[in-house]
Amino acid sequence: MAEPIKRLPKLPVERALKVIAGRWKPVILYYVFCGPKRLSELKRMMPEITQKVLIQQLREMEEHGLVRREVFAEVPARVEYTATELGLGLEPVLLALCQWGQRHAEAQNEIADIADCIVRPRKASFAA
Amino acid sequence: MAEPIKRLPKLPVERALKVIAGRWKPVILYYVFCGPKRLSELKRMMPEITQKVLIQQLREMEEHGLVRREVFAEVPARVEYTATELGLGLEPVLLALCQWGQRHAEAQNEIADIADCIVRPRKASFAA
DNA sequence: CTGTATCCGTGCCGATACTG
DNA sequence: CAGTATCGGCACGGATACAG
Repeated sequence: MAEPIKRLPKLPVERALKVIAGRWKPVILYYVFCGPKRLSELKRMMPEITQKVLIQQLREMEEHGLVRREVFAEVPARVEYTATELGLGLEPVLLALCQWGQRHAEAQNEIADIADCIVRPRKASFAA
Repeated sequence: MAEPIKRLPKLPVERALKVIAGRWKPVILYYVFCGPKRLSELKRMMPEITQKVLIQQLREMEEHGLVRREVFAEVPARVEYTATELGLGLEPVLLALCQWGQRHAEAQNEIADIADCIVRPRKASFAA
């Protein structure tokens, strides 16, 4: 019991992939990059994800230093998830992935679909 | 039955991740980027990977248009795997992932480990 | 509102043996 | 040399119910 603290891969690329490749992580990061988000907000923004899984993914990203979890001792307990410096460093990387994904979608077959453009320039750093 | 031809995700980032995130894909790409490689070569270069899995990964990457498989009708049958244009477009992306992985390794805990530097500049485009 | 506990399908990967 | 067939483990994610 009590997580043996899963070791990350030694090779940098694999390490990076391991850390971002969760089913919902890119999307979560997309929102969190725009500013601190509460759990309930994230839930509303991604209606398809289960709460359990959402928290799971957040926990992992926290453990990997991508996001920071802050609890505010208020009346209705409030919790905010914020991107760390390390996490923000993923913006260009995710952007690159996104762009290549576009190229791939076009080259491969169907239309570009939802231009999701994961990362918007670091402006308006608080809630959308 | 008969592969429903697994749909790739609609969102570009997820699509890209899905395509690269195989257990051995980054490493395989690393070698293939340096020039066409035979199956036996790849096996020798990555002693840890199973032949079945190696072929599996190659098949998927072929299906996704990252590598091209060429059979040469020679006496001892020869097969070469080469990176496609689309595949080569991943070099900068993998490089970005690699670099961020380094930062992460340092920031997180242990030393930089094996500086794996997945992608080397497009030179010496044939066998190492 | 935020979070935990349980159960379970499925996908990915590995080991091993066999074939043209 | 290049490839297929089989079997099985295990992590991941999803559904659902419950708790502080």
